[in-house]
Amino acid sequence: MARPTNTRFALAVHVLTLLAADPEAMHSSELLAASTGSNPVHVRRVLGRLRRAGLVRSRPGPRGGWLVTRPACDTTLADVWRAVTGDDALLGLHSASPDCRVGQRIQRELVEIDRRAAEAVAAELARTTLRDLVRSTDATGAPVGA
Amino acid sequence: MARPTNTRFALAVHVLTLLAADPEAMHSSELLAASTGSNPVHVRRVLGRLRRAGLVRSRPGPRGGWLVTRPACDTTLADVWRAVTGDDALLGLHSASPDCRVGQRIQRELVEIDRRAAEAVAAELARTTLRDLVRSTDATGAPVGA
DNA sequence: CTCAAACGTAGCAAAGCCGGTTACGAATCG
DNA sequence: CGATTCGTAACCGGCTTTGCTACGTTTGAG
Repeated sequence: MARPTNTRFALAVHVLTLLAADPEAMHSSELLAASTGSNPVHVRRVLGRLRRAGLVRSRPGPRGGWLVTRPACDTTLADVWRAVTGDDALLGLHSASPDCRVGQRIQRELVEIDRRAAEAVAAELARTTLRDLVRSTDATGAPVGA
Repeated sequence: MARPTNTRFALAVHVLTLLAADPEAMHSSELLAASTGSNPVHVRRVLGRLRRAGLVRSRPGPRGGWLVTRPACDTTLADVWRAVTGDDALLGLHSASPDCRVGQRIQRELVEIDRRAAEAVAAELARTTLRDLVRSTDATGAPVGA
């Protein structure tokens, strides 16, 4: 199947924004779950993907938790998207019957179309970094102006 | 929920390519189902969306079936995408807790991000018309629906 | 007018995915 | 050692998609 419904990208962006707003501090999955209206296990599952992609680090134990691994301006939303979705088809594909020649060609066309659409999304997402999000969501009273 | 798994876009493109390759002929949902490896009810459900969007017409009764409503060069894949997905979120959204101010701002940012990504996909899909697909899948002139 | 073909749609079932929850082991710090 | 937190498995309920049957409705043929 193509792209199951999920809110993982949104959750990942939300959590990363929180982490990037305070890059030195450890954040526990319980805290992050409370902030995002989710639960600790789900947060750890999603952040596990980001860790595998090298976007965050984690440490168990007391004073453990999660940290971003690099400056907020170096992580784009395209990185986040790739980390959480992998190679899933964006638009959805179907399986044409192998005995229909036209169907097979349409199939190949659809794979191409899906690839181009995914590239378009990645290009658009690459225009926004975590730093942009931290700045536009900073509620601490710090100057927001460019 | 955001974007449930589905293969409707692929099915719609497949069927429309078949219809557009033979714009004068009526195609029954049974024939189209056989060509796409699906079943007549599902085909009618998906084509119902395309009919509501004005992309196809249908007629019951003997010699009934489905027809495209306009030249293949006038229907882009963006039209098809809009017809089958409506206003569903492309990347997926989540529901931040209303008592978290930062969460609310991130939420608004995510809506914007999703909108821009959807626009990027639409722009990419708008570059391909049904005519392009008919031409690239009709090289040999093989009979439709065999 | 009657009949058969085809649509339109409801309803049900199987399958799959998502997210919440509990549970438990592993790692880490005090 | 003991408490804290991650890592992950297992299970569940709920939702969506898709296939299938069924039945009423529309339409054309004779």
